[in-house]
Amino acid sequence: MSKLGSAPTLDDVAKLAGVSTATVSRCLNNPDQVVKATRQRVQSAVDALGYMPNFAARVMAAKRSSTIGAIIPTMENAIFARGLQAFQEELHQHGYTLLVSSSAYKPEIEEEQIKTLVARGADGLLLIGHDRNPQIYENLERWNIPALVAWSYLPDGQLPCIGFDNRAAMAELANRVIGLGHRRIGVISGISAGNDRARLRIEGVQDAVRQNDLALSDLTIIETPYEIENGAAAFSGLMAQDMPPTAILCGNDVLAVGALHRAQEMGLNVPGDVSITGFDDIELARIVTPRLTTVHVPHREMGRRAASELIGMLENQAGGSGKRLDTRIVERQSLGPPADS
Amino acid sequence: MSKLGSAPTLDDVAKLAGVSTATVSRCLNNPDQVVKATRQRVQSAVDALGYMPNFAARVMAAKRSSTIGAIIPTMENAIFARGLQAFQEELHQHGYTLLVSSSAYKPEIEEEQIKTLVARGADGLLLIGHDRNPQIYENLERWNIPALVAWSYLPDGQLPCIGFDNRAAMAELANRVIGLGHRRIGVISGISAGNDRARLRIEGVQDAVRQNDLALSDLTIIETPYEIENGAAAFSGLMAQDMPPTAILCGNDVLAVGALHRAQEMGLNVPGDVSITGFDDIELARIVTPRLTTVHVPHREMGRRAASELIGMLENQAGGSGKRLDTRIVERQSLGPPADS
DNA sequence: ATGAAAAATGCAAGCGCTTACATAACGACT
DNA sequence: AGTCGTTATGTAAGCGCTTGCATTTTTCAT
Repeated sequence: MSKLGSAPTLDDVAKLAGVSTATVSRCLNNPDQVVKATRQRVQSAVDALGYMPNFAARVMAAKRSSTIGAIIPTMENAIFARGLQAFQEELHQHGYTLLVSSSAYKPEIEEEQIKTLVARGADGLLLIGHDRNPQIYENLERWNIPALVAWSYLPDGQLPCIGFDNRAAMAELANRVIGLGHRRIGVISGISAGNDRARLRIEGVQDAVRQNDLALSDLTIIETPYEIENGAAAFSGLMAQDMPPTAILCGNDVLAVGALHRAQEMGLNVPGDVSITGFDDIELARIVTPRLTTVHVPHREMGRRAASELIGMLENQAGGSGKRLDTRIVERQSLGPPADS
Repeated sequence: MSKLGSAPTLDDVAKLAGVSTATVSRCLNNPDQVVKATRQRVQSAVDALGYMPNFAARVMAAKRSSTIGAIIPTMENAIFARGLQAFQEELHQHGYTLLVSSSAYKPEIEEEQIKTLVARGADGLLLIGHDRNPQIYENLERWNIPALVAWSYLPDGQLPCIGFDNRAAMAELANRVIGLGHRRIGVISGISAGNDRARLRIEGVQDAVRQNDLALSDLTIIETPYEIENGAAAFSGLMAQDMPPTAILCGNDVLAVGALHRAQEMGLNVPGDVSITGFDDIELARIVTPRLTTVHVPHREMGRRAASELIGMLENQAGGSGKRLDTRIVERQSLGPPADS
């Protein structure tokens, strides 16, 4: 046994089992290359010592880590939770481990986290959305690290992507809202700078407004970080206007829940007095009262597909193809016709 | 520059800067040991190459990773989110990185995750709760890895801990409920096997029942995994009894929200027809209608203190002392007197 | 039995970094 | 100018593992 008070090494196991370190290594990684008797002897040595291979050493020697890194904008709410869960389940099935970190929606933190993850030996990366410093894409290429974008589908992105058409999805919802008779529309969006999902969702609303020949002046857009309180504050702002909107489209469910909450505090009936919609269809959307009408995103499928795509890129050295997934509107209780129609 | 399509190494930087690798290493880790002119030369080489130190190599050579591992029971809801956030902020301030993984409340997965984290070079570990295979404590000692328990304070735990008295906190709440006149009480608990927090909270209710001379037969306890749907199902079960409880104490806010939701689906008024309480005071508790009466846990303080305690254990090789934090009942809207009183 | 192919094992060279130790460079005093 | 104490830098030995290649053992057809 090696120095006391420190984990046993391959060498310790090899000595105990009376074989070379190479054999022990093979026992652990390619058991079928080792004859059964030896394998058992090694196994008992491993058990006896409570041996665990040192990951850093393994990564160095093998020059791969079987680890995938993911940088998501936030862990504070459940937006990415379900998709990431599916992503990780699929990875696990193929023998990969997931390392997650969050960027707090800040580009410079994302950049740092990417470097950290690469330095930690990530074999591949999952990124959310397309908007980022081009330098990052260059580095990824230079380091030869395969990466995949999720949560946003763009046919001509820098990287292969598995996602949905944020713009079209939001336009569809906005069309539905306008179709119900709403004319004055409010939008509570996330900060669009450096966030293509937020930006495209806004553009989707604008598309619908134009298509229906509404005045752009009837559209009020507020951008605010994705937090419940901010949704509430933005709602207050929107309703304080001379002619407040009759429908408010929120950039995601979190903002919508904030708006909903504030509406109730103000004694407003939803959707009687004002309609509110979300985006993402996270669990919360079904729990609040009234239940939120929102855009359903196939989180689990997206996560699963992203994983297999990325693994494909890793193992076949291939380019990766990308895939657009479909969203659909989930009609629940928070959207109705305007009061004065 | 090294082989194309692969990250640059210390050697590349050293050559470009015309110094030895040792000097480059010192520039990065102990800049004040290097004279300014050299330092600048090295810095430009680093910038020019986009160099990032290889973490695995660094860990191997330095025999420490400045990484702390945390294994939490779940990431699927926000129970641990706020505390962990504070934990990680504090770690970050001291130059440590946090690696998180989740055990899905399964002891065997937790055990595996601990090994994984240690194999990955974690210098220290944060664990949730005390109940686990004693073997784990032995291994931690054998490997010489400092570990700290949070979310549960036990004066005589195996490991130093930063947490609160789950039993007393729940007893206090139960006393309050009984004080309001409730006699038939339901408990929707998490699975208590291998989960001291769940177990102690149940015991807390039992303590209060005994103290107030209620019959133990008036207490119905259901154990179910911590998920919203399970809270709802358990609520149905409880209310289907001959003499349904007038107050239901839930093991945490997630279960309580599920119960609340089901109550509404059943057309029951909370707290008019039945009272429901939670535990933890996560964000959700303030968002649901009616707002949840629950036990407030000082998550952020717990996270922060856990971090500094653990860092202390790491850097002073000291034992770590532990600390009991206070909880308090947050009276909101979901608890009232029983209907028939 | 015998030899050649196949299977199992051992040997040893790194992987990219840190760090004790050795050496060189620099000043500040006689 | 010569000496010594500092300070800056270089040298090289690993850290624990994987893996190509060399070597030994087994297997099996003849």
